[in-house]
Amino acid sequence: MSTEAATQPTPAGQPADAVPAFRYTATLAGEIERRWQQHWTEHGTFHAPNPAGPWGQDNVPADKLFVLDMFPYPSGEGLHVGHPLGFIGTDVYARFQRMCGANVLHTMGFDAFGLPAEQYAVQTGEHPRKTTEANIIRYLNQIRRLGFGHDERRRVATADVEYYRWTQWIFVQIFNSWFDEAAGRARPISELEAEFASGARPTPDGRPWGERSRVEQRRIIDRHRLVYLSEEPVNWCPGLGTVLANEEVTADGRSDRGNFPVFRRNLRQWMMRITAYADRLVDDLDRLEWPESIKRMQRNWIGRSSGATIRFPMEDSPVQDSAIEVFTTRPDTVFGATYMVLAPEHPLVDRIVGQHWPAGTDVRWTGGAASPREAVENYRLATSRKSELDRQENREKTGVFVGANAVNPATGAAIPVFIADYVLMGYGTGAIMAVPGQDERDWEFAEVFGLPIVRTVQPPAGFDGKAYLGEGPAVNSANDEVSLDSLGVDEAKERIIAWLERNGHGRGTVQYKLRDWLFARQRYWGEPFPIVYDGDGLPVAVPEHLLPVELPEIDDYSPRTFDPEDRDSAPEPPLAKATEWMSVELDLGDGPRTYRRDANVMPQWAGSCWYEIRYTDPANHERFADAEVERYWMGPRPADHGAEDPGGVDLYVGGVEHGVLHLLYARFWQKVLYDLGHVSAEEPFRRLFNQGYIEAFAYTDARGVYVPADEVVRRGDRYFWGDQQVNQEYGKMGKSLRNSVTPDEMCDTYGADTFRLYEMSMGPLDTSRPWSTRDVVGSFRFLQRVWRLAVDEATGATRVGDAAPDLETLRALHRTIAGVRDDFGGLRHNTAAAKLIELTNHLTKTYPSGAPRTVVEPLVLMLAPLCPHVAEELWQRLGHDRSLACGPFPVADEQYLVTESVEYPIQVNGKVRSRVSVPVSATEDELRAAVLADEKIAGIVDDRVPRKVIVVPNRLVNVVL
RNA sequence: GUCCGAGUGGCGGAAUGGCAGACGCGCUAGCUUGAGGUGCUAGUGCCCGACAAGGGCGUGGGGGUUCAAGUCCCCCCUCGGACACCA
Repeated sequence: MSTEAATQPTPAGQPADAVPAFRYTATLAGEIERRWQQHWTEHGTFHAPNPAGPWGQDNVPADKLFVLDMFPYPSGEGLHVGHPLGFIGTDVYARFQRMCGANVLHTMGFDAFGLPAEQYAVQTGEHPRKTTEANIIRYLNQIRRLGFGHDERRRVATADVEYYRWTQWIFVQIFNSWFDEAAGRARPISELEAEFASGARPTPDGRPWGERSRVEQRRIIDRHRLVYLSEEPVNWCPGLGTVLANEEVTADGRSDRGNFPVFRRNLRQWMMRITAYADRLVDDLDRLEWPESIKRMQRNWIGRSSGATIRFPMEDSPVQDSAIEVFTTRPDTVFGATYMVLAPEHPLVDRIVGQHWPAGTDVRWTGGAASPREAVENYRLATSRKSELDRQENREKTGVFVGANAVNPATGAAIPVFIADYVLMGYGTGAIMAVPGQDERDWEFAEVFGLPIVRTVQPPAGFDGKAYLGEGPAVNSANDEVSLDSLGVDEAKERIIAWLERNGHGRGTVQYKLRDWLFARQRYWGEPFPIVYDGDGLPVAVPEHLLPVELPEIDDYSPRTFDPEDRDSAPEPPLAKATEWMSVELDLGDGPRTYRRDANVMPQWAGSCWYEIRYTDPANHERFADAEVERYWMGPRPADHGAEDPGGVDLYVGGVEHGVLHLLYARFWQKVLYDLGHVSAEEPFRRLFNQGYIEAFAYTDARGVYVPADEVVRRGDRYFWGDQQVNQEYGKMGKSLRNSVTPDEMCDTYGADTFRLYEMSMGPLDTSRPWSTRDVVGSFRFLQRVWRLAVDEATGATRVGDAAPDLETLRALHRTIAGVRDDFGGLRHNTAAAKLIELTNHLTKTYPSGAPRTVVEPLVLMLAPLCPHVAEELWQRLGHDRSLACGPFPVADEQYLVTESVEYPIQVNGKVRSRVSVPVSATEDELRAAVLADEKIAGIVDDRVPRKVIVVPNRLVNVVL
């Protein structure tokens, strides 16, 4: 009997009697972890009080900290060990700060609207809400085991009606506002209307406001809103019945999904006027504690460049307004503009195209066509057939002459006008003045078409290149009224802009790459627009008391699809099928009327634009967040030095993949809400940290098929799966590479504390690195050692001693405290863990049969942020009846950070040759004397006289011979 | 092509311009065990030397600054990422 029982393996794979009864095993870790997780939940340990509202508390600590993870999309695939890396990192930081006395807000919600649930619904008919909720539960079950100190009361999901009600409310605020260029901020649209009505602001065409019809007034107002309807070129895919993002279109112009043709065409879409905020979005980056790389990505994305717009009139043009307007960052080179180029689809092309080729037209310019119009049509057709890939890979310059000339306003010369696909309609004015002397693309084009090249900036003597883009004195740049010759680039720009403005040829301007935000999606699983259309087809915001506009129930979640080649079809989103819902009777102040709803939904970005604000006050049914609560958690800090604090979350952690869009959109919404007085913070995320990724090795067999990575063994420097030799690769963890390891497996084998510790020990939080299951055991052994310091493995009794620690141990302890505090504070959890291991190893060696309580207790406290369960357990076993979640975190005692003697490494000519110990109080001369008296050093120095002896206090001494 | 980031033992990684390789894995030897290892102890950058003493070399490559360079500067190579005809 007993023998049989003894061979029953425990879950950790050990015979039950092979290990001491109270050893820290996976089984024991599991028990401890469950017990403490339950304790935290029951005691609301991580409930952060608010200054007001349902969780309000008097005298909330002024010392607060809002720590935020980028919330996850609850995918059906489940988690692998790479997913929680950032979450563990923030949890360690949050726990550390909480132990230091801060009121810490840390929670996790879900980005719950999204395409996968909807696609699954289209296939199966299963409601996306059901799938999403099931995934959330599964997700929570997986992360709950990891012991995060989240305030679970604050959990939100963007698809909750109570949440998206406020997403819609914010949309309405944005809809009901306009950007006052003069003030540089958003204002309520009612103020604009009042300005028009009173005459304070002139109407676009000067006709008095009061003389206009209601519809006319509305059209003018609507053109100013921060959310507006506009005809925009989009990727329309009739076969799928939806508009696609650029990333969803393949290189040969078909849909990524389904391989249907995609047409570029104009459709009426909801847009958000993010471009109005371009300057502030760029400028305020300087006030943020973000990685420089992300700031740079945002700056590049916004793409602000300053220069001038210049008008080039057409030669002999009967039409006054057919001047070509260009944007250039180099107005100083205008004297070198020897031809012009319009984008093929530029609307002006049809107006200016010549009847016949002018006499003597270069054959290269005609594209072999009989007339300019034919050439233009042929070229446009060829361009539209060219795929994106073609355009990117085949960059030989092509184009055709439109059979007409423009006049360079600086030189008065007639210059030919071309169309070419290297000029894009989507940037600037869709037209350029070509200055081959100072622009590489223009130079190439000029070479192909035999166009004149004039240098207007003198290249330096040795320059043997083609176009010269650099700095230098202007040349060939003078007319009767203005001369730029010999001026530097900046000065020349200034002078020519002044001249252009004086003569009405142009003006200084700023351009952005940033486009307005296409905000509508023809899908089901998203926030419905809180917009209805009246009898005139004008959009009207649904008033606040009628929110939320709930998603209607429908049977078929797919949009209407069309013949794949039917390019003239128009989208009919799934919501359009809910015919009863689409038509609604409302009283918006002028009696009950019938309105038509908007069938679009918002893009997935919408919900993530403001969730951090909702975290502060998620139970508020009156407002999206109470003003006092929002100010407490996110308000600007009093400026102590430097730039004014913009406010926002104290620490935001997530992957770089959201470096541009999500962060830009969220900043935009925040700024609108700030302008309208709804929030106190100008920026949503004061400090941003990008965590790296955990990657993993994967293995392919001879056919290139992935084999299960956990079954591959290494022999020498080759890898085998069974008898087959396989090839090692490296990449993201996932099902497709068959190299996933789940956090559940790790919790089963070692426990959550070991898993957390290992992830934090692997390396710095912001770099990517390979997962190695084999290495996890190191963290496990460490926790076993810590456990043994305090608990007798055989009896389970506490074994710390009350004797005072020796001086060396005290010094080690306080050095560790100082270092670990620094490391946790700077998110260097890997080096913090290393320091704790060092201290533990020191104690194990120094006190093999029980270490002093006064050292073990601080060690346990310092371990708590990383391994909270085992730390709580040890803390309790050491006789404390209160959780250590709120600390206090140990503080280093300065007296143990200094020593009475210092051992100096002694270098001779930069190589360490000896060491010398001197009292701390030793003067530099005494140290010098001690060094030269040292036997080894004296032997090397011999009878030479050192040229120099460098003493770096507390570091080293270098004797230079 | 342009702009970023990174290259350190067999592996993951430490190092305010100041003792390169902390800490962990692995490996080697020993202990414990009937056996096994997710237990314990010690050693472990490379080379010469005898497994000593001692010495030499060493942070992708080449140059430079400095008393001193993994760290700063210039050039080059490799890998990773972002953007990509943005006027």
